[in-house]
This record gives sequence, structure tokens and C-alpha cells, in this order.
Amino acid sequence: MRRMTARPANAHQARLLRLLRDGGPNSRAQLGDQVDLSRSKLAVEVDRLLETGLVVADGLAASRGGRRSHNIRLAPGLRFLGVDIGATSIDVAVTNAELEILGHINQPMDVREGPVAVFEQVLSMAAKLKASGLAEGFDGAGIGVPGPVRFPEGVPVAPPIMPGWDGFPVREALSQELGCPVMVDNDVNLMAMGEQHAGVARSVGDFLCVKIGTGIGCGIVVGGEVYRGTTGSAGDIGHILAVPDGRPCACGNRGCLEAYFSGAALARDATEAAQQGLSAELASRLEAGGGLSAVDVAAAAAAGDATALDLIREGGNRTGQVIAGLVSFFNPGLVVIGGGVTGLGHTLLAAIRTQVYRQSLPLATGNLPIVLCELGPTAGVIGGARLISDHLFSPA
Amino acid sequence: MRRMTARPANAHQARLLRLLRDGGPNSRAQLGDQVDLSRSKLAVEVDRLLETGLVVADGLAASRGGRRSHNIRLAPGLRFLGVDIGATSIDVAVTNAELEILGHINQPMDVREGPVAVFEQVLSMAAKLKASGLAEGFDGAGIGVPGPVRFPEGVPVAPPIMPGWDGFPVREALSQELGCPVMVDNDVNLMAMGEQHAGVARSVGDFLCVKIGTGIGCGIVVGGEVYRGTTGSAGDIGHILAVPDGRPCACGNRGCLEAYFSGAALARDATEAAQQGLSAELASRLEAGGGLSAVDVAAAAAAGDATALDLIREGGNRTGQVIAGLVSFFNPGLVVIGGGVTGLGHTLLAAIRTQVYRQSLPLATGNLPIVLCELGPTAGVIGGARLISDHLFSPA
DNA sequence: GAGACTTTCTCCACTGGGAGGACAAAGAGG
DNA sequence: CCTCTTTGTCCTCCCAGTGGAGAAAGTCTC
Repeated sequence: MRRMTARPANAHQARLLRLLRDGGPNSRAQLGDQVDLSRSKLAVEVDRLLETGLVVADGLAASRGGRRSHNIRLAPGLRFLGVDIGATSIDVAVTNAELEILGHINQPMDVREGPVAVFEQVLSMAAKLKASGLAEGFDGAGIGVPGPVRFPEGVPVAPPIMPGWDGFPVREALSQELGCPVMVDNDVNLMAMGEQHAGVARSVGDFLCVKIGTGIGCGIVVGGEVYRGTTGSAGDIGHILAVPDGRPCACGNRGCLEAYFSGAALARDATEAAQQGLSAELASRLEAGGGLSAVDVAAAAAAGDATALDLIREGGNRTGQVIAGLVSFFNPGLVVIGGGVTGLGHTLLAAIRTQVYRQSLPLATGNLPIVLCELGPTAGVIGGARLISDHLFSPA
Repeated sequence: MRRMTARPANAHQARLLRLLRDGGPNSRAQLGDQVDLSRSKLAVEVDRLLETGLVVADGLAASRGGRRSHNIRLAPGLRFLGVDIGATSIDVAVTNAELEILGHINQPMDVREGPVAVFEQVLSMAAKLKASGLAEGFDGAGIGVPGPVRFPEGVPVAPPIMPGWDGFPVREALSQELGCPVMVDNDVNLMAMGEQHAGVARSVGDFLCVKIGTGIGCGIVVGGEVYRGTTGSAGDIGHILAVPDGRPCACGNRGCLEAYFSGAALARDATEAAQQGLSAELASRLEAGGGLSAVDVAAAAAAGDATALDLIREGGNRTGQVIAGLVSFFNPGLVVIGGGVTGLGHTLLAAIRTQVYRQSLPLATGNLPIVLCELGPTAGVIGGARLISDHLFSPA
């Protein structure tokens, strides 16, 4: 199959493509209800889109009391690739043009092995998805990496946990390999876009999406658009001061949030607690697995282990304190908590909520939902697909 | 003179009006260089603007090597009113359509006396400006109040330091009294707009504007637009936690930034220090004035008083810590420090800079200027004029 | 000071896109 | 089978915008 070559010629076409992406197949008449164009104009634009092959006719719609209308849908052969490179694993998924996941693979991989090794892995995962018959090729790909990105160029800049990636032309390299347009963004921003598209943030204009994984980051959405900051490092809240003169952090400072709570910090604290004999549950898990991770803590907490619960609660308190500050500053309409430690679930959420509701002013918290991420590991890949589709579905 | 009744009929006209506002008188040809319209189209739109009376011909421009062109400028009779209601004083200014200040009055007034008394004062100040011949009437007014505002309606919501103002229809009431369109916003946002229009932030898209006055607030500008948050309380950073389990704050919590540094806190700390005999300088000022304010501290510091300098430094450190967090989160291109305590000047600035540059990550601070406000007390009123002119110079 | 060259401004004919009505097609319902 | 509704197509009219031609008003060189 020929890959997507055409692009919408004007803002109207772009608008229509996005409506079809977000609302699925639609009749001309239904589209007309949403876009405020004259029938003739709409017909012309739809015809042009049909010509380009971006959309196709798709049978007849149900009658609304008169003549049945012909449905229009995005070309069913379009395929987007969503790639979410985490610190310790990689998610790759194929979606159709409506951003529905057709296939999803996850594989462990340490991002510190460097861009070349990681890309090899990503490409082999993409090939696997292709081989399973889900796609004959990709029309675009959206990639998330766990660090700041100079967005227009798609290049990581000074990523603390990704040595060897600084300045690597991710966008260009991957675009070459995959033979399709590629956009690169921070993994947290992708998660935010995913939740915005298909998750809890669907109808919210301004929200924060806090991702607690190996590190801690925060996606910022302003007026429906991801805000990336002047140098692309907006949302990097892991190194906000949580405890004055506190623990040393890998970044060289003391008392950073990440030094107290993150996948890494939690694993370390749990190991320590186990070794000190504070928790039989954790100790047995340490012995069994040879090490502890956030997942073990979550399991121990689920089993009712007091030490694990304390660890989670304390971390949640610190995180909540920082989030409370952000809520005062940013006054979002929603806060989403996600990332690898969502397994910690409601214990964590309760601790965060307590802090935020206690510390921020009533005007900011009065109607502020703080909720867990809805999509889990698929948020990132859906966000990736969304990122590239937003790019492709805009006027050339 | 007839007041401004017409409004730009389309986006092109609005664009032209803003260009004339920001760039002053311009020839048709110069305008043409900036707007990317065909000559004829431009001529048509300009003619229409001339018809409405919003712009007028203004003599001949200098030759650029050929026929001299006729200059166009905004109607010289247009007058905007900028009002900045602070916690303890009111600033009112008239500007022309280019937002140049023609007259500016400041008067002390406690905002807690309530909206009715304050409005009386504002109206009498406006009348005074009119009487001095600077304006025959006002075409629009922009008002800043020291608390959160529901922006679309122009109504203060739950303002902590303005009892009696909650829900008062500021916009409507003032519009009625002045007989012109009115827009209401938070005073900090106005300051940010002022600095953006005529101050240090002229060419920066994303920046923060921290105002340290009686309280502490922060204007947030994203992509050239003020960001107000979901309920209009964005930037309310005075009650961010600065010291865990610290001093009690008026808001009911402990350790808020405002409890440690603001005009009020500074005055209190200075008085305490004077009474404890820590500083002869401050003590003599306390005796002379019957009380101490931030201004006294500034004067004492300027005179080299060690205690005053310490107070400023410590406050700057706390403020800097909070700002450091915001910088990590928001990754602005500029941070402006302003407000009543700017008199504290470079001691304060140095302390803030030290904290931010030390605590935030290099990527965010690498090219981040942290500067003092350039416009001082005029920032607010210019921002007010800018607010209403932005409103009036947009398509109806 | 005359002529050549530039720039600005106005006028005008042409073009192309869009609006909206008329009409045909297709179905629902009685 | 007839009427009413909805959808889709076609066609004409209108108008805004483009861009060229040329006049007006300068500057600059010789």
C-alpha cells in the first residue's frame, strides 16, 4: 500500500480530519453540523480529501428520518506508530488513524544503553508489529523519551538520565529508518496528550499530568496545548526542593523531590527497610527476587505491610507538597497522577490529595479533581500517535 | 468629542490597529510591509478604518527614496484609563491610544475600605485627570485589583485581602460610572502586561512576573498571553509552602512564603528587630515614624544597616527558593521581579538569583535572565490600558 | 535644472471562491 | 402509493481580493 503522502491543504481540511480522527466515521451531514461551512464548501473540501485518499467512503449511515447519507472515514490503511521510551522499558504500539491501538508490545530495556541500541530495539519491535500483519508500513510515528527535548528539531537536550543521548538527532534518524514523518517529545508530555485524547482529561483545557516513574515529571497542558517551556524542560519537577538541606540527590543538590520519592528512591528505601528488619514482607521479597522495586513495594502494601504503606504515604506526602505548590501557581482544572508507580494506587493518591487540599487555597482546590491515570501504559503510545497525527493533520 | 464607538470589523483591521498602537504612526507602505496583504486590500481596510474615525491621516512620512507617503495614526483623541488598585494605594493614569501615559496620579487608600469607597476615590481621580484637560472622556478602562478575578465577568472571587469585594461586579459598576467598556484583572497580571508592552519583557513569549508588595503574586505569560488558570487564581504563589511546619500564616496554614517575605512580613520583622535593639538604624526610624514599613527597611539597607540587609537577604532566599521551583516547572524565558519592594533592589535580586541559579537545573537557568521590573509603578496602569486596548482592538 | 529612477497611491478589469437556491435522489411513515 | 424529510449535486450570482497599468510625487545624478 502507498503510504500517506498528501497533507490537508487548508485549515478546513485539517479540521475535518481531526473530527474524523476524534469522532470516528461520520456522514457529511454530521460533519456539517460541527464545522459551520456551507454545504457546497463542505462538499468541495470532502471531495478533495477523498481525492487525496486521506479519507474514504464507508457505506451508508443510519437514516435520520430521510435519505440515508454516505459515511466518510479516515483511510483504514493509515497506521501510526507510538513509541514510549522509558528509563527501563520500551513500549511500541500501532494505531489506526482514529488512534485506536491495534497492537502493543512492551520490552524491558535500559535507556542508558544509548540511542543506537535502543533504536535497534524499537525498530525490531516495529518490525514485529508489521510482521504480525497489523501494518504494511507507517504513515507517521510519535516518540517519547524520558528527558527534555528541543521540540522543533526533535533532539534531546542535556537529559540527566540518558547519557549519550544529548544532541542525538532522534527525529531525523528515526524518520530515515522508518521512512515516515516523526515527532519527538518528552515522555510525560506524551502521557498528557494520551490522557487528553482518550483518558480522564478529555474535556479539560488546563491540566497537569504528574508521572511518577523512575523519575518524576509533569506534563503541562494550557488551553488544550502542551506547554513545553522556553528550552523544552518545562515540567521537570523532580528536582524541585522538597526538604531544605535534605538528602543529597543525583543532580548534585540536596533535598530534591526525586531524592525522596520516585521508582528509584522507593526501591532504595524499601531495600534499606528490609535489611534493617523493619518488614518481614519486604525482607522475604528481597530474598526471593534479589532486589526490590516499586512493584514489590506495591505488592507488599497490597498485602497490608505497614512499612510499605508508610513508605508510600511518606512519598505521597512529599509529592503532594510539591504538587500543592504547583496547583497554587498554575490553578489547573485537573491533576492526573500516573506512571510506573500507579500500582501504589489509592494509598498514594490519598496522601497526595490530603496535602494538596490542605495546603492550597480553597479557590484553587475547590473544584479540583485529583485522579489516577486512566490509560496506564497505553497513555504514552496513544499520546505518541496523537502527537504525529496532530502534526500530519495540520495545514501544510 | 464623540467617544470611540466603532470596533474593528475583522481580524485585518484589528491587526492594523495593534500595529499602530505598538509602533506609533506609520505609513500605508510600512504597514504593508508588516501585514502581508495586497496593496489594494490594505488600502480598502485602511480607508474603512479612516471612515470609522479610529485612525486619522497624520501628515506626510519621510521619503524612503520616492514619493512621500501619508502617515496614518490612531485617533489622537482616544483615551484609555489604567487603574491599579493596590492593597494600600491607588494608581490612576490616562493614556493615549499608543498607551503613552499622559497623566498619572497616585493616592494612598486601604482596599479594605470596600469597593464603594474605593470606587469613589477612583472616580474622583479620573475626574481630576479629566479636569486637567488631558481627556474629555474615556474610551475604555482597564482595572487591576489585588486578588483573583473571574476574568470573563470581571468580578473578584474570594479575595483574601479584600473583604467585601467578593462577587462585587467591578466591571459592570465601573463601566456604568465611566460610560465606557471596562476590563478587570488581577493586579499582577496587569503588571506583567505592562512590562510586556513597554518594559523588560518586550520580546519574550513565556515569562514570569513576580510582584512582591503587601502580598506576593506572580503573573504568568504563555505564548504572549496572560494565563489566568481555571478559576482565575493562577499565580497565587504567596501561600506556597516555603518552610515545612513554619510560621503561622494569615491563611490558616503554616510556613507560607508570605509569612516570611512580603511588605507586611518585612515590616513586622523589622519592627521586631528594632524593638529587640538589634539595629540602631531601624530603631531610630521606628521612633521617628511611629511604625516601620518596607520602605524604611530599604532606606536602612541603603544606609548599610546590617540587620536590614539580613532581613532582605533572608527574604530573598526564601522567595528565591520558591521561584526556583517555579522555574523548574515552568521553564520561562525571563523572570521579572517587581512590586512595592523593588526599592530593596539589588540585594534582593542577588539573593533570589543565587537561589534560583543554584537550585534549578542548568537547562532551565542556562539562559534565564532574572531582572528587576523596569516600569515601577507605571507597569500596572500601562498594563490596564493595554488590557482594554487589546479588548477593543479585537474583531467584534 | 532636466531627465531617469523610485516609491506611493489609485483605479480597474479579471479571477476564483463561496453562498445559497433549485432540484434530484433516497428513504420514512401513513 | 403519496407526502414529508433528509441528503447530495448542480448551477448561478455575488463579491472580495489580486495584480497590472499608470498617475503622482519624490530623490538623485549629471
